[in-house]
Amino acid sequence: MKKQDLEDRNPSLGETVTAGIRRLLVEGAFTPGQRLSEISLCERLGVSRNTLREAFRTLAHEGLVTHQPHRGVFVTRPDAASIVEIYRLRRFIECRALSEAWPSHPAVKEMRAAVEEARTCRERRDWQAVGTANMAFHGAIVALADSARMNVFFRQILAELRLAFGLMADKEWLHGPYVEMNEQVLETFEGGDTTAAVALLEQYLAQSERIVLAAWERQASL
Amino acid sequence: MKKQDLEDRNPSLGETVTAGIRRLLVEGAFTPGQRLSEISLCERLGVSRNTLREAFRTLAHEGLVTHQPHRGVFVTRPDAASIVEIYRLRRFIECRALSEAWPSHPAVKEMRAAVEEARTCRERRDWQAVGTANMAFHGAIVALADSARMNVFFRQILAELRLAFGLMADKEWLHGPYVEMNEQVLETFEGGDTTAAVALLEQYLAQSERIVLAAWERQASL
DNA sequence: TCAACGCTATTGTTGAACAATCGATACGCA
DNA sequence: TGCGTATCGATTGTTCAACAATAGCGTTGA
Repeated sequence: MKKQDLEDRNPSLGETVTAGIRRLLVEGAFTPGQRLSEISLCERLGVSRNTLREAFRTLAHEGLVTHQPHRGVFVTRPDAASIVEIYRLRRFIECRALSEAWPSHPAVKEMRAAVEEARTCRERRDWQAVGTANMAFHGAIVALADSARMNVFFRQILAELRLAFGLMADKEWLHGPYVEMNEQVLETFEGGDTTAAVALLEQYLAQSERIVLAAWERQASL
Repeated sequence: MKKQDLEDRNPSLGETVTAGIRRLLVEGAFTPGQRLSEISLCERLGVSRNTLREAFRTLAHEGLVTHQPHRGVFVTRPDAASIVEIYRLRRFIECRALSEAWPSHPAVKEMRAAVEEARTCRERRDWQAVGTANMAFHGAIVALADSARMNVFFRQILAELRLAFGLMADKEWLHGPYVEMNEQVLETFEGGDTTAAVALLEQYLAQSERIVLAAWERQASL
């Protein structure tokens, strides 16, 4: 008997709600630290409290919201330590995945598609979508390692990082420069120089960390 | 009133149930592939269906059970590919954590404690407890890397791996040899030869993978 | 001022109810 | 007999209403 992937088209209501709130979160519809009231949210989404609470449980497991017993769930407020930790994990995971990748791995096509998508969205100046495409690019890098569990874990920490992006005002500066950087990594890798591609990737991640941390410091002082 | 830390132990009923089922799962109280009926389980645990379903959601997220819409939740049946993937991740994560570890990291004490615990339990021929101590040892190795998110992820894949252990009859052969191996890794590391410790660890993980895979093949043919 | 008290809004948990779906059984037809 | 199909029962999906438990807040009283 073959087990179907999670591709399976059966979006139960609970999963739909979870995905909906997740999108609201990473798109910055809520402010970090904000409390999410069960009553107001389940009215707004048109679902029952039980269903909403199931969604909260999942999101709390993913780290996007924080559950405090008898107080409620709050949008996770990323701290500087979390940002540093996540970037450390990203360098660890992404660089390893890229350095050991099979050059004609199917995920390379996903990387290319993400670069194209990012370029298109940048022309529309839709920075939200550029950010999504950027996430897809780095997710594809991790997919090179062919580990379903690692893919899930990585998507999770990227979503958490994106909460921090929500704190930043200038989305163009946040996402814009990485369109070229990603493409450069991809072309270096496709050109066969894996070592150089990894070095570029590591350098870009370090730069991104500096930018995000600086922005975090700015808003923390408000 | 002073604000408590998030350490605060407030095990809600749902979390208690989740932990209880998790323990039953890793201790092999259920057989892989078995369906967990909501009605019978919530009677057995004395909780309502809603609470039980919250627990199921969490466990499904951890990979210990598999949710099939409108059919129920089933104890995840590990396949050979999962075992291979998990060991690949273990080598990746544990070896890196150990190789970059600070020699006097607090987690080293945890490693030592786990080794002692394993030895004690082996004398009692309590192989279940030896397995738990073994998991604690490897969890401590990962803790050397000081990444809370990685710690959670690693505990999760170890729990999933332990489902596969449940398929094996001879627990002594499964856990017994690793008491010495773990101690050897620890002492080599404490002796200052990190490179050699990592090499030992990698070798032991490879051996463990062979044993578990062989056992899996045997039971798969039944 | 401040401590103790009780109030209120919210979360935690339950049980029942109904809808939706899966799997199996029984039926009809060639 | 063999096979497709209608039907049925059991289980899951979801909602609702109710009550318990708790945190935060305001009031009272010295």
